[in-house]
Amino acid sequence: MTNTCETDAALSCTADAGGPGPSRCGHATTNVCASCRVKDISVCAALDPGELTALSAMSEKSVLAAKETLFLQGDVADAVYNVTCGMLRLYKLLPDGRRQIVGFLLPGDFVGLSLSERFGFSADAIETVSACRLDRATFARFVDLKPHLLRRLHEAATHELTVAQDHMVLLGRRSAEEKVAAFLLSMRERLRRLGGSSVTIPLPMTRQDLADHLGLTLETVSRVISRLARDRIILVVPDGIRILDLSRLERLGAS
Amino acid sequence: MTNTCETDAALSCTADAGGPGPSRCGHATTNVCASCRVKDISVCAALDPGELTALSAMSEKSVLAAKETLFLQGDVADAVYNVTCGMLRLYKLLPDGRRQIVGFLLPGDFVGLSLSERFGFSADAIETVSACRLDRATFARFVDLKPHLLRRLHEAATHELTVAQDHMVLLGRRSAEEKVAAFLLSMRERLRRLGGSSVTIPLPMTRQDLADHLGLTLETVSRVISRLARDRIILVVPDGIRILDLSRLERLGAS
DNA sequence: GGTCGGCTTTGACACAGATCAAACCGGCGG
DNA sequence: CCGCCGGTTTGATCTGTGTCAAAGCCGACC
Repeated sequence: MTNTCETDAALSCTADAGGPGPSRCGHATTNVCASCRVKDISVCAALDPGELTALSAMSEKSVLAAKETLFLQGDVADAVYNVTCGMLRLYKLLPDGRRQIVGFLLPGDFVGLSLSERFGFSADAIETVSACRLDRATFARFVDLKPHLLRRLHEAATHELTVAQDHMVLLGRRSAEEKVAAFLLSMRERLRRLGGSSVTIPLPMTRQDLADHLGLTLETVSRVISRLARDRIILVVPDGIRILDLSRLERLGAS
Repeated sequence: MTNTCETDAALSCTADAGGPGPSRCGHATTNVCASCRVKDISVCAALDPGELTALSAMSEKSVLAAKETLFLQGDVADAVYNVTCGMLRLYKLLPDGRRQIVGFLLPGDFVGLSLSERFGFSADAIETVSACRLDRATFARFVDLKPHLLRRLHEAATHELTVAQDHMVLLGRRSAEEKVAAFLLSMRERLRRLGGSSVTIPLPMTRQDLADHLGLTLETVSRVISRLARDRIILVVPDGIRILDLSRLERLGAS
């Protein structure tokens, strides 16, 4: 199967249309990104090989350095992106600069599927990121021909909505400690699905990013993490956190 | 045009498929519900009359008294509902009883469009509500035949997602006063689109409901409302709030 | 008309988390 | 090797909002 979307050998897309999710990383360790193999058109696992090839053929690879922005809130949404490597933050700003990170994007995730005129949030790279860019008009034309693809898009949007609603509960009704615990658990779950480790959670984002995602300040995030570490529930390692006592963490983050 | 979905003459659905949104109330005053005419299959304004008739024909009217529940989180999602009259709250509960109201449903709104196995939240009536119930399997079969309907569903989901993200900013990064102001403005906007008044906002929900929506306590909500009233920005009227100084309210709720 | 119950308002006080400030740490360039 | 810089940790203090408590309001029902 041909695949126009690749940066280097380690990242080349295997494009096996078999599994229900993204293909698993062969040897993921602390960092998802490092040579993690993720199909470039991941969400479209329901596609048959021909369709996948067609979609791949119209995608165009781009690489972003850390802190580079993919798009800004209000930009004309003329493209759809699929992350293949690295992590991005999606955020909204208030006029006075307060920021809410509405989500983090991991390999396999899509942005811009909403098919709306403009992006409702900004996106930028936390670390080096590679992503496939699909021209919006081309993508829309392709989708129009495939009702079941539209159905999958709808499922994806629906899933995002559920995630967003869970996050509302977190933001509106949970304590700082619960927020951090729940976040770690949800990140663990997402990474596991990507085939990553289930005990070590890479956290390429800063404490400020975490704070802006959880509705806290960076100091509070730091203090909570310190406390969890002191209580031997987690262990802080360079660029990440290792879960020592999963059941106690789950008790804190229970939903 | 026939229409099987009605409770009484005042509520009979006019089902004009012309406009982009729900049909406007002829004489809406303080309360949206009172004899407000809303098409029963509102979101489907893009449908042609034949399709609308077909959808109406498979819908079944139900009326809920205040506090009755439409469905609970986790229930098998075997139906899609369209509200024709009254207000509902959609909420999620934490194991210890803390509640987050993820949204309020107004006439014209749909629930259950996610096409997922189970409901992700509970829904119950704040006041007397009437709604059209569409069997899920029937609805799904109908949607399968109409790709452009699926497209509209996707648009609806996308819009809900945007609303959810805006609410995350509110919950995570705004003060109590800003939360209340922003809520009043957003409710005003929704009611205006339904053809309601732009100065008097009916609030059939309790202070506790407001608090659980905004991530506050009922006392704080009450205090903020009292302060806004003391400052002549709003006027508290029975079952609602009248906006006295829109520009000052907008300054507080600015996003 | 009385009173009962649910909801709201208001006050006094407590506390989780914010703010302010300083020290710390580790990687990188010179 | 040193010093800088961005990010993190930790401490001291402040404050917005939560908690607790009591009184007020109003409609429903006896």
